[in-house]
Amino acid sequence: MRAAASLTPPASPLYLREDEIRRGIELLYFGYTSMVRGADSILADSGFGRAHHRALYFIARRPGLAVGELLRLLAITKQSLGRVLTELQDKGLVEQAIGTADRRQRLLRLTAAGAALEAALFAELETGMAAAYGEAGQAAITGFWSVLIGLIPTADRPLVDSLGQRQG
Amino acid sequence: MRAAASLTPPASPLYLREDEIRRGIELLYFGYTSMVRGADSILADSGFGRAHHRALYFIARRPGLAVGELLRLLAITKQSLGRVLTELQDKGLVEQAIGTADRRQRLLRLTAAGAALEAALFAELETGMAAAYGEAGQAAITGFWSVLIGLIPTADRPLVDSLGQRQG
DNA sequence: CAAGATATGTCAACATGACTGTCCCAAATC
DNA sequence: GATTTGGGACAGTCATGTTGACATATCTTG
Repeated sequence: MRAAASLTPPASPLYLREDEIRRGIELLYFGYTSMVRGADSILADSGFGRAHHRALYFIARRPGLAVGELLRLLAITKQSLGRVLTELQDKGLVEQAIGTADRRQRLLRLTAAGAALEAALFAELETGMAAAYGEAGQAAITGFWSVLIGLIPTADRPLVDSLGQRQG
Repeated sequence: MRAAASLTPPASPLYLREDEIRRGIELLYFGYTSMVRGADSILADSGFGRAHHRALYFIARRPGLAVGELLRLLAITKQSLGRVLTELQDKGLVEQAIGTADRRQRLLRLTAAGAALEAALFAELETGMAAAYGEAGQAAITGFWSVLIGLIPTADRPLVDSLGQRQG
């Protein structure tokens, strides 16, 4: 009976749990949107949107990423990504190379211009994230990570983990 | 010079810090998208999208919320919200009442049908969030919250805090 | 009380970034 | 040789955001 939440709160364990869950939902929403919104003005100046930012970010994170891997990270369709990548290539921010092990693959890298834009975008996110880390402290950072990992379906975790691995 | 990150990692403090920042950015992205994606199938069945979900969520959280407050929470334009609210009202999930203190205000509430849909959507988010909380433990939850709060511009924090306050 | 500010609603036009469905080519694999 | 996989492209659609202008009711203030 969640309807009881709109009456006088009974302070039952169930009520407290719902409130803790809702607090997490809200903070995750506001934290995420605050983070991404910070980069919007830089993107607007360059004539790109958030979709371009996400692609630039992951290509910067894993230079030589194949198109298929990026597709799995972003969890969007090939068509949606195709448009974004085409624009980034046309404007000279991303370049492709043919895969060495598998010549069907197109390995993505940032050009110097792409790296410069990504660096500016990253600097913007970094400012906010570093401030939040600093306010919260090291123990909080660990907790922050571990709750977020728990939100990711176990099937997707290896993909996310792979981003943090040392390059070959 | 962030370009050094693409060479052999020097394991300097600066490098480690960038990696910690990037890990936070990524986990926040994947955690947030994992959370919201969980509700998509329920939304699709009802013929609504994520924008409707966000409106339902906040109206459920603060029954009697005025349109202007919802506008500030969502940080979108009046026109965008107007379309969403019209649809929710036309389908009988949300109803309006004229404000008592200020008769210009339209105070929003969920109907029984709206509360039922919101409960189903909440249950979906709750499953994921409760599992993540359980995996991570109480100390981690506190850290999770404090980093997220740190990401929110200080000017916006009172608005976010107000969601967790007891109703009048 | 008149004037201005505020809360809300609405119109038209448009941009972004997703989607589906279909088709194609080249390269790898069976 | 046949099938699968990685990548690309076309057309059309939808959801959700934007700007700018304008209207109405109500509250606040000089």
